[in-house]
Amino acid sequence: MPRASAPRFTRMTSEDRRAQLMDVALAGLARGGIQEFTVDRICQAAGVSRGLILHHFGSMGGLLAAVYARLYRETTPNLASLPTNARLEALIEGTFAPKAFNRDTLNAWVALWGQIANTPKLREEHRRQYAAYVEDVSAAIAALSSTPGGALEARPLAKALICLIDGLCLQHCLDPAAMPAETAKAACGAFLAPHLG
Amino acid sequence: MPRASAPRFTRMTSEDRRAQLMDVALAGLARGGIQEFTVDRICQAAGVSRGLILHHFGSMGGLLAAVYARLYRETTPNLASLPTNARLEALIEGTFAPKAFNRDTLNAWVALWGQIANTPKLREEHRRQYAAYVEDVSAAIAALSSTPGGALEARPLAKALICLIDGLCLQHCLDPAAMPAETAKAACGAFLAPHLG
DNA sequence: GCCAATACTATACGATCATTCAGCAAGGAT
DNA sequence: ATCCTTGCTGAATGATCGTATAGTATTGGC
Repeated sequence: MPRASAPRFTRMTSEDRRAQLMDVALAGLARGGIQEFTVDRICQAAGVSRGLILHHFGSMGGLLAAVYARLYRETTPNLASLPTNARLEALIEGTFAPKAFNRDTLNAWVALWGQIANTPKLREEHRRQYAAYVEDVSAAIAALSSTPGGALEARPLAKALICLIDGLCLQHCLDPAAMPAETAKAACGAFLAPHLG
Repeated sequence: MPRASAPRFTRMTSEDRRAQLMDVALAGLARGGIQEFTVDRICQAAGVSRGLILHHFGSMGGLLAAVYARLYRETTPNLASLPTNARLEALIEGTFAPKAFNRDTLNAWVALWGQIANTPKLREEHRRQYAAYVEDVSAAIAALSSTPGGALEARPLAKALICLIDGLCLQHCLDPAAMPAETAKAACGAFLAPHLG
């Protein structure tokens, strides 16, 4: 009767299991910061044994970098599919939508920021994503620039806007009531108004 | 011959020892982030035994809150002693001076941000300091406001400026070359120009 | 129905974590 | 010169950390 009992565990495709572990790790970061990002807690929450993280990600640093990429992809507005003159508004709307602009999600971001300087794989991932982000925002701004030569200003303006957004996110994370989404959106609007038509 | 050997340790006043431990802990945060913030590393670097942190701070959370207060006091420009119409410029100059706007110092800030959500004592300390900070910056802005009724706008403008500053600091910390001090200062100038006389 | 590839388990390992606590010792007060 | 306050030591505790590894079990392809 070797087939009488159910399988002790289920095999997933490598891709699916990686996704599951990233989601569980992300939920931990959102809930309790970097203290929750441990082999024990993640594997227990995912219902798998301790060896699986190493098997799929090589190290905890590898998982952390993968989580960063996943969080970026899930919460950063995708502008590529939109007409260029609609992108800037979509960026602002998407950034401060409840899906992205909430305490838990931002908690995960802040926790990741704190690890970038000390986790080589994560730093690489961040620089790659950040460069693409600046490109996207620059293009969105340039498309709405009032002056023809405004394209020259789009890049520094994009960087400053990104910094403002990051700061607003940080503030909301540390004290949500002190920086609600509407206030944050208004701050971005006031920042951009003088530079656009 | 009980007096032949030198004292095994030197006693400090409680205040001096606390200051030393805060400095050592801060240096660790600046160098290696929150991973360096452990009893063993701090006490070994300070040349004291492991029991001393509990003796002076009650817990690691207590030390972390004290370190936050110390970092704030050491790197945030003190505006109170200046005439009101000189405070805003002093804020910008001081914020982006090498003493405050450098990778190590900002690394400590980012590491602390990552702990605020999960360390009650640190969160209290942050909210207290942040409230005072908003007051100071609001007053500095109001003093230069072009319109008489501009005082009504000073508070949200101050909050937005603080967010921009935080974002610029974060960016410099994660990739110093991508956000030099001059660029950061210019971004603040561009942000404020439309609102001031 | 068997085989081979590999997802997965489970334990062991050495290091490190924060906190506790009983008592030593330094140095100003008397 | 002795006392007393208290800064300080250092070992013990029990939990938890990331990584390594030997081997089991599942599942798709044959």
